[in-house]
This record gives sequence, structure tokens and C-alpha cells, in this order.
Amino acid sequence: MAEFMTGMKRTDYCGDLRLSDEGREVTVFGWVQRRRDLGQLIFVDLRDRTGIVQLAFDDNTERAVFDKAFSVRSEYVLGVVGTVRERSAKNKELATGDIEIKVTELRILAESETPPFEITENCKTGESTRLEYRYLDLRRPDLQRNILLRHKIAKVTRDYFDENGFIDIETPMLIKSTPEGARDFLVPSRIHKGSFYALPQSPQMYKQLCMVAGFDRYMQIARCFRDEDLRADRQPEFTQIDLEMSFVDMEDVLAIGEGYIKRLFKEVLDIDVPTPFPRYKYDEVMERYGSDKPDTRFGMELFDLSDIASECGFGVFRSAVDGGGTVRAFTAKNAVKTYSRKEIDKLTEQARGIGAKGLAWIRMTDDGIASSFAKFMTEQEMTAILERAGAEKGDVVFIVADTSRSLALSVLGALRLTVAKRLDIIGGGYNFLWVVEFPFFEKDEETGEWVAMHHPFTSPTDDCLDKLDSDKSLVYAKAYDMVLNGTELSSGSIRITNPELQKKMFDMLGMTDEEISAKFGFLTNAFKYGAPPHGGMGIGLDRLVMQMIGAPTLRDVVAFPKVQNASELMTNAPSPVDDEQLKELGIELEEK
RNA sequence: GGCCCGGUAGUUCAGUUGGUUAGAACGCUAGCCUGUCACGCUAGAGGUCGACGGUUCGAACCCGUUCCGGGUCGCCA
Repeated sequence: MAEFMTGMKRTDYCGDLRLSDEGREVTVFGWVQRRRDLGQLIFVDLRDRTGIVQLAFDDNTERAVFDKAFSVRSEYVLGVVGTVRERSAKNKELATGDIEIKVTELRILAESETPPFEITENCKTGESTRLEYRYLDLRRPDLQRNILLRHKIAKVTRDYFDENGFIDIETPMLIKSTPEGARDFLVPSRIHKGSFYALPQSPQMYKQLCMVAGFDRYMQIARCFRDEDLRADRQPEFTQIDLEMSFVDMEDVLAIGEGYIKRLFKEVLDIDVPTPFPRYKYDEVMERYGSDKPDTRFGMELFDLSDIASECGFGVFRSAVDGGGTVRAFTAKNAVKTYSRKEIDKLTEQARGIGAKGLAWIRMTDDGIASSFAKFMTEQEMTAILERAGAEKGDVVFIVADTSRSLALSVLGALRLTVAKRLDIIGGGYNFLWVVEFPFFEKDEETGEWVAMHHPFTSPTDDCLDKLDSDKSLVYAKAYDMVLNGTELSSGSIRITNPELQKKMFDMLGMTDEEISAKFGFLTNAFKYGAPPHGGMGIGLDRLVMQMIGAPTLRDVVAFPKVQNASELMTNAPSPVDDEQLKELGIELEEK
């Protein structure tokens, strides 16, 4: 039977006790990590969120207390009163290893069934079992550390933005559905049958309205929801450090973002992040890295072979260039051993999987040059390629030709990452950078039409307003992404505040006046009453924490995450609901 | 929705060519043990081999379907 803790008051956390506490009478609470029964001598390791302390019971211990110690099992919850004493045999592995508590009073505050897995660091148990018993999983030191670090990050975040004049404003969770971009999670209304709220994908419009309302600087650690498929770094609900500032241009927002990261990394990890971050234009990162979120911890940049290829004897190359496309490549140094023919075949399969027609290659072996296309080339052409590639003995050159420039680049961008991981050449550290000067429009590959690359409130740059009607390919956006080690951490923009320009943007997206007023009427109306110039961004807190911890998945930094099929293994959400509930909502389910 | 990988004791895994009663380690239970800290020693319990169907004299093993978990492509303004 569990006992009450009446009269007991904690004096210390388990992991805090040291030799300097010797002789003190202390009261601690915690969970039984392990019991070691030596007959007339029992040791119990007691664990709380700070660490472990050893409890000792011997022949000086009162009989009833000793017997109770005999009966405790893993994960029992104990309240303990005792005296701190120096150990005769110390444990250097343990922070509290110099001392132990000689117990005078012991209460079993809760018993525990044998847990399905041991509550230890580096647990080998599969994730689904751990997620089913997430409350036990969270007791493990690794996850305790992650969640505590996340708390610290949130604390520094609030401090920083508060000190810089930002006001924390809560925006609603039940909002109007504006089905642009990602799929909304919908919540049926009982009062308005047939109508639905949406959960916010981001507080975007509300924070802009906060600017119209004159709060000048807004921030929120905001929950966001997107009903899309999960990935290791994507959960259907996630947290964004959302901010918006009035009377600013891009430079001001970037400076605030850099200041935040600098402060955060210093305070939490004691790492100095150099500022300002390097800045790359979108076109530049696509050219050099084949990605709009480049990992710059290693080189292996892409280069252009189109000029050489356009006149060579290899039809695949020539026709790619003739068809308005390109031939691009990168050189993997010292990769010839890793990338055998068989390994290259695997890589080719990956390239095909993401749209490439194929993958050409040159292996610089000890016995000379081996290549998938050498027989079509003259010696001079091969030499020209190798020279541009900077290829030396031991290297492998990977080449993709395609009539679509963007496809060739993005395929190589993906292969660059795969090869770098395989060769293990990705260094440590934290490489922050900004990607700026995004194109405003991108061409839809299927329809060939120009579509907006960003949400419709993103402002074009001042100097290209006249090109909106003439040449859409030359219009750029006042948008910026913060990238860390190949992960998009943050995305933001300066917003449109001019009602006429906003209307023009909606028009260009093919929206009728009726649609505009039905979907965004409240926003366009608000802008009629004096909207200050403003802009901001949203920083993905989960991904930030993940990067700072070096966790392989988002699930390691979210207390109660969902699994790949978007369900939660502990509660089994989502679940069917009673007919009664459905009836109240006026919802009928289709027969399956 | 597509593709790839996985599912055997509470946990992590092994399981020969398809062949007697499916094993190991840890954990668990009981006993012994006064300085352990991954305590030690002895004994014991513990299995719908994810599920269903098929092939076979015989299936953890082969085939089909399905469920569950992971990764990824599509998707994620």
C-alpha cells in the first residue's frame, strides 16, 4: 500500500548532493532506478530529473525501514529522510558518487509494475514501445535533457524578444480556413452546422493585423498545424517562434534574427555564432548547391559543363543543351573506392527516382579513366571536362544532363548530399546563412504557368514592380530563409501593405474579387485603415532544438509526438467518436 | 497514393535445407550473500513466432493478403 508524504518536505534534489553536504539531514523524493540487495546490506539508486543518489540500508537501519527497502522495486516512488555521509567505496562515474544517504525514514509513495523497458540512457528498445509508454520514455535522462534544453531555449527566446521590445500576443487556434498551400486541419462547428474552423498553419494574418493594430513588434511561441504527411523532421503540429515588426525593411528583420541566434547559442550552448550570416541569392545557391537550403559544411559544389557538352559527340549531353537545358556536375574527391560501379548504379537509381533521365560519371582509377560516356567523346573534350572538374586520381565526377535546368540542379543537389554523407565529409559546427532574392514566381512544370512561390502577402522588391506585367521571371520577392546545416530553420518576408498592390497580387493569382473578399476580406479591409510597413518571420522551434541537440528525429525533441501515420501511440488519437457527438455536429459518415 | 526496410519471450536479438519440446542475454520471481554501484551465486517462470489464408506428411522459415512501425518520393503557398 502506498503511503502519504504528509510531513515530508524536499530539502534537495537527488543529483545535487555532494561531499560538502556531509552530515546534513536531507529529504529527497524520486524513482527507484535500481536496488542492489547484498543480504544484510541494501543499496537503492534513487533518481529524479537532476540525477541519481545512492541510498544505503545496513544493520544500523531500523528493522521496519530495512524490510521496506527490501520490498521496493524498479520505478517505485520513494520519499526518503536520511543523513548524507561519505562513501567508503566511491563511484567516479556518478556526480553524487562520493556520498550516499544513510536512510532513517522511508516511505513508498507509489508502487510500480515492472516497466516494459529499462529507464536508462541510450535505451535500445524500439521507438513504438517507447512511444506507447511515452511517460516512461520521458523519464530517461536523454529525453529529460532534451526537454529541459527546449525549455531553456524557450526561456531565452522570450527574454531576447522581450528585451527588444516584442510583445507576446496569443492568436486564436480556431480560425477561418483559407485553403492555400498546405491542407488545413478542420474543426466542425456545433453551432453553425456544416461550417468549420481551421487550425492555424501559422498565425500569419493575425500577426499582420497586430501590426495594423499598432503593437509595433509582436512575437509568439505559436503552435501550428498542417495536415500533410510526416517526415523525420515534420510533425503535423509543430511550434514556431513567430515574429512581426513594423516600420522595418529586410535588413532590420535579418538583424533581429541574427541577434537572436547569436544570443541563443551563446546562452544555451556557449557557442559563438559569427554574425552577420553569409548571404546568398536564391539563384546562386541553386547554381552552386542545387538546393534552396544548402549545407555549406562541405564543398563539392556544382559546376556547368553545358558549353563543352553542347558540341560533344555524346547525344544525351548535346540534346539536353539543345533542348534549352543544361549539363551539370560535381566532383567527389577520393571517392573512387567508395563508388564502385555497383554503388554508382544505386546512386543512378536514386537520381532516376527524383526525375533524372540518368547519371553519367567519370571514375579516376589507378588504371586510368573509366567513364560511362568516354567512347562518345574526343580526348580534348574529356580533358576539358576533367580540367573544369578539377578531377585527379581517386576522384569521381557525377554528371546530370537534362532539358530542365532546375531538374538537373536539384537532382545533383540531392546526390551531393547523399555522396557527402556516404563519404562522411560533412564537418561539424553550425553553418548559418540567409537565402535572399527569391524569385516571386516559379513556372509550374506541368501547366507551364507562372505561380507565386510565396504566400500572397509577400512583397515584391521595390525595383521590379514595373516587371509584374511584362516579365514575371525578373520579379523578385522581399523574402528570406534562414538555413542551418542544410535545414530551413526560418522563413519570412516583408509584406505587402499597399491595398492596390495587394489587389494586383490577388488578381495575378487568378482570384476574383468575390474570392478575395470571402477569403481575405478582413485583411484587405484592415489595410484600408493605415497599415504600417511591416515584415517578419517564423522560426521552426522544433527543428532548431533538433539541430542544437543533434537529434536524428523531431520525435526526440517533442514531448508527445505523433508517428508516421499521424497517430499518437500512447492515446491512440485520432479515434472514432460516438454517433451522438457526430449528430450534434450534423455530420454523417460515409459507409466504408 | 508509390517505393524500400522491419515485426520471434517484458526488452534486444539468434534461429541451419521446411523436420523432435523455438534458444541466448538482459529484465522478472524466489533463495543465499555486509560495500555494491551493469553486484555476485543458485533455481524458476515467461512464446497466438504481428494477423489471416494457402502450399506441404510437416511452416517462425515458402507463397498471397492484411495490420503495425521506420525511411523516402509525391505532398509540405
